[in-house]
Amino acid sequence: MPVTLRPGQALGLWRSVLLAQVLDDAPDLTTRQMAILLTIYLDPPPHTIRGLAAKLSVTKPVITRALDTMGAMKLVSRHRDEADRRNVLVRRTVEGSLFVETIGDTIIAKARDLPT
Amino acid sequence: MPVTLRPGQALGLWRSVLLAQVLDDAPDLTTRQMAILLTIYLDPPPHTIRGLAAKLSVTKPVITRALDTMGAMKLVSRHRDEADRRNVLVRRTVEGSLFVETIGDTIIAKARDLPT
DNA sequence: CGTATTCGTTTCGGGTCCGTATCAAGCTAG
DNA sequence: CTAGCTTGATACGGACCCGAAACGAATACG
Repeated sequence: MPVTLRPGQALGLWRSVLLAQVLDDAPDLTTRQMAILLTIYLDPPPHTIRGLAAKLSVTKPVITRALDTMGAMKLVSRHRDEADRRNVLVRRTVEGSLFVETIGDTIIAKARDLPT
Repeated sequence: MPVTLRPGQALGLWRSVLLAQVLDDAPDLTTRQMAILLTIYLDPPPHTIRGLAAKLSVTKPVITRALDTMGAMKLVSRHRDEADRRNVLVRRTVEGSLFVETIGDTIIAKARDLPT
């Protein structure tokens, strides 16, 4: 059973979730950072810099810098791959799981309250 | 009939729409810019700088700069209020309507293709 | 071995955004 | 007419992001 939205509903949902993020005290992540974060939390591991860059069609420095920022926020963590020490494996954190979960809750709540 | 989403669906929808924006050639708008744009296109006019700043709980320079950027992209336009020439009225544009409509289409498409 | 290749990071110059404070123009009331 | 308020724009210093290129470390391969 597909999820069916009318144009006004789709845009209204989008806006109310964005608005919740703007009103929140938490510093906004950029569109790219958010896409990276959700990829890490929704796609199965392992996640490498190169793999993330390919999935989003961005350059590697974009991933490195995004991980710097989100790492400082404790939303993700980095670890050397002991099997091939050139690789860096990106892992989830407790704080990041909570953060992503909260976003999901917001989307669900705003979708539920959508005018019919 | 409310729109019901499960956590995985909500986050998957959010990610796929963000991903579509990242992959698109169009330069990403910031979270705030997008929230401002959708407010202009979803809420009834007239829209003033002060009013938008209050609705989003941000300072006026944030609105001014966002309108500078989005104005350069032709997504919105500014006009003096002839009744009270201190005010600036923000109006929609044809390009902006198209842009917003495209976003709505993307959301609807991604929602339809969501796994059950 | 030693040379190539791969991986992630860093550097560079340039651009945008932020919050605070300040500004000029326009309105309003005494 | 003028003092005071409102409105939106601007200046400033600091922070972040971008793409391209160069970099060191680790691995692959002849």
